[in-house]
Amino acid sequence: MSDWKDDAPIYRQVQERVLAMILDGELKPGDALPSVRQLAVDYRINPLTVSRAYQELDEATLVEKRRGLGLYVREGARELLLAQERERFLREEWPALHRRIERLGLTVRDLWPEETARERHH
Amino acid sequence: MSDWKDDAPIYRQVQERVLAMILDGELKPGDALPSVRQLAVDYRINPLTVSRAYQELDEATLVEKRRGLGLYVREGARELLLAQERERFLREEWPALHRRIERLGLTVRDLWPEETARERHH
Amino acid sequence: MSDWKDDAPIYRQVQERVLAMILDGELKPGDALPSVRQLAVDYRINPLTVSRAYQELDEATLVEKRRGLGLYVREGARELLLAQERERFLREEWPALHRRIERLGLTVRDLWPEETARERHH
Amino acid sequence: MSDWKDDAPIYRQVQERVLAMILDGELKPGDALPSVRQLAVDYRINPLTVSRAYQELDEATLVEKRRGLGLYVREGARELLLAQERERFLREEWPALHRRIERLGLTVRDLWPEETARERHH
DNA sequence: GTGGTCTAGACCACC
DNA sequence: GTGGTCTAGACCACG
Repeated sequence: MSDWKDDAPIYRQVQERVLAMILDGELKPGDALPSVRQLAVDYRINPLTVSRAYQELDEATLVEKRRGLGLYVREGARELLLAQERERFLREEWPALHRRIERLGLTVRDLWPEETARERHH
Repeated sequence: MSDWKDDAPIYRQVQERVLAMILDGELKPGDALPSVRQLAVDYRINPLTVSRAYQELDEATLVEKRRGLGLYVREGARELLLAQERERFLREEWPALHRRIERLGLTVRDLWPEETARERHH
Repeated sequence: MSDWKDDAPIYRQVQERVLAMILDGELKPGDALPSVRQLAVDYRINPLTVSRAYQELDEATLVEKRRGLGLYVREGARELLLAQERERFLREEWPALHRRIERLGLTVRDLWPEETARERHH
Repeated sequence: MSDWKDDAPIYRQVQERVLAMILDGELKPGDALPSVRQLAVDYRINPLTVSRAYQELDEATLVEKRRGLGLYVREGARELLLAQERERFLREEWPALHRRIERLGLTVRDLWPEETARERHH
């Protein structure tokens, strides 16, 4: 388990994994996150790196610290995350992406073959 | 004119702008690229940074150096660029992007309202 | 009842509450402190944490242990506490605080609207 | 220059110093912050520690990064900081502090001898 | 056991 | 030169 892409900082990739687990419902409100040390061992990275990843999750109020116990997923974390990310994606990333896709001459059908096929059956 | 995003290197952002101009047909084969110095002044960045941006365009055979004159867009640059970028995008970026979009609960219709509407009229 | 601030140790926050009760006269000399177990249940924290909080009160001669009975507020506890805390506050905390308040551009009137108003009537 | 209080993390104390410099006008918009490495040498602490301190200043939009150049105080940083801190102080710190001061039997005059004297001359 | 902080030393990309 | 990231190893307070 050390399939890190080199272009993104590891701590951010760790973050992404945790976020994905929350989005996918693998981590539910009240669940404990894997401990800093455990994750560090599992992924064979430095505890500090995990720590940094976790810190931002706390700042984003997705997770709450229980002193001496660990980090726990907050109530409503998934919904908050979904809303935040959705908004950010549509506002910050999609416009440029959309433009780029159009410039490349790609169409919806190239990217979503199944869905557009389904659409056509309407 | 200094709306740089801090997450991408400036030299790459300069590159993107030039590439976009080629894709959009604003720069055609035989046209000269803006001079390093000019671009540096316009964008208020270090000429070295522009140089670096241009260098890679040369290596990708999209432009050619004419000694003492500057850089010129090569014949077939647009087509080459299109093919390259298209392939790279579909292979490297789209899969992850697609997954992310699905996780956010976004659908084709959220992203391409016009196009999917058009589809429905078929 | 679990409105803990995460920046201060819980055991100290428990302590503060007890001290406040003594200062406010809710707990008078001879009164028994709530039992460790009771407090632990009420606040839903570890008895060890309560213990630790109480221990320091004992060391500061504010309460006395009666074996098998529990902890009791000592004679003169309030006066002792008042003098100690007052002195400590003025010496250790106020100078820095004062500086900070001034830097924020806050004045006595922002903080004590009633009292300064009363002053003016003299 | 290593008068660190042991109770607050060093990186936060570094932060405080920089914030104080902004509040006091020693650092004005457009000014560069001391470089991470320089500060580390001056204060004889680890560059990483300085880095952490600076990172939060960036996140609070008090400072902007110029790639390869360093960190610069943003336009309006002082005003933003003042407003933020003032609000936070009055909302989060003052109420508890006020209560504590009253419990200690301290009055405005104990804390602001000069100002209340001036008031009385009204 | 938990997370938080710090150090020393290293390597990276960028300007 | 700048900041950003990572590691290995240490020590702390807290529960």
